[in-house]
Amino acid sequence: MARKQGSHSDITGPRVRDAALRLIAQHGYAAVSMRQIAGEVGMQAGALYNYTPDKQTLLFDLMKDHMVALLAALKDLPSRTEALARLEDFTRFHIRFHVPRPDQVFVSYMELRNLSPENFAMIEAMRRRYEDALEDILRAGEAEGAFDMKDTRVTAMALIAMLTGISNWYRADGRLETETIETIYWDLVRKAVTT
Amino acid sequence: MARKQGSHSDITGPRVRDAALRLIAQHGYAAVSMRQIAGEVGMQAGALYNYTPDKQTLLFDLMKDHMVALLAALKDLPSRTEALARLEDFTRFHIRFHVPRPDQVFVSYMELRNLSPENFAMIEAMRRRYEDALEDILRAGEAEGAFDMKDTRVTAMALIAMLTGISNWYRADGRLETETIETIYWDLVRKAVTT
DNA sequence: CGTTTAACTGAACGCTCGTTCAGATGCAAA
DNA sequence: TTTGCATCTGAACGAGCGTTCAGTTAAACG
Repeated sequence: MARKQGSHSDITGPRVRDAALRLIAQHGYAAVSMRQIAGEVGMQAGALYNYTPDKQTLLFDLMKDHMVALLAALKDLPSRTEALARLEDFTRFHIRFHVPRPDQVFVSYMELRNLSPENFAMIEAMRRRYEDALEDILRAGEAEGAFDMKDTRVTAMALIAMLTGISNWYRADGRLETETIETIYWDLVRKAVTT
Repeated sequence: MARKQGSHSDITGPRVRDAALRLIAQHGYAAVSMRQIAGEVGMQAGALYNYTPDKQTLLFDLMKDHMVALLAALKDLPSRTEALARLEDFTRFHIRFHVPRPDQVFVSYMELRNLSPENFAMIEAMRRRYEDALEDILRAGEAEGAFDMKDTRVTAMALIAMLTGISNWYRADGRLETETIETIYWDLVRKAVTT
């Protein structure tokens, strides 16, 4: 029964990754079996190995793609000059990027433990670059005299944790629009760091 | 070889829970086997069932005890009258309680998915009580005219996420003392919500 | 000192796991 | 129409899983 109509590698590959992402976000990497993922796509477990060398690499690729997309999108942000404007851009960008991707956020922040040491190091390095981008803005604001905080590094971590925490309570059918959430959080961020 | 010297239920019970907590925090609930936990304590897997009816209950008890201890400690906070003072007490309390318990924080925030529906509901209800305590303070501050924010519920969630995020980067042998961390975060919290 | 019993061992239960692979299948090229 | 090959099936591999339980051990009790 192999090679049904319209069942090609170009289509099955993404379907495998989508199913893996959703299942891992829901139940966790260790709790999801290759058979479950295959079943979600409508195939046998063995066929998954046409699309990934092993389960670990499947997880790593999901997390890597998320981080690559995040850093690429960040790079495309129009870089304004004033630190306050840059911070607002960063804040709104973070929310706009993460809110529509709850599964990626879940996996990227909860499955770090299940990465092999080498894979963990690569993901961690990308996360670090993202954190550094925020810290740069905070330092620039301090130099301008527009911002004032006790510790730029810790403040960067604090702000990212606050923003990413949205995924803990946000529901697409909830009472708040993304735009409203941006306004609420930008208000908090701005007040927290400005002089 | 059963019943070695000094090996009684009063001692083994806590050792089982300590081992389970550390291992689950490190590798995740689904990735840790009963045999691993038993091995850490120096016994066979079957003997664990003298101390827990099953693996799920072991996880639930770890999370329940953490939340019970958190809510009990919160209750013992001397309740001052001014909202600003209450918010400072809450902020410093949260940090002081969570920083020395990184494993409990990890487990309580990452293993919610692995709780049975009934157990999840119980933990979630306790978390809700904690969040409500903070929201009460924010509302009181608004009524006083001392605080100003767009949405008290969302702000409460944002602040808790920010504070709990400390566990993502804090290391006991790092450059910062708990007292210093309290100062940094209280500065952020206060500025974010005051008028 | 003999008996009881809490605490534990070690083996077993049925099941699921990640992964491999020979063989089946059907589209595309020749 | 025949051939080649990408794709998938279905079975199998050894290993480990949570849990149960009859039997062993040694501390505590009468």
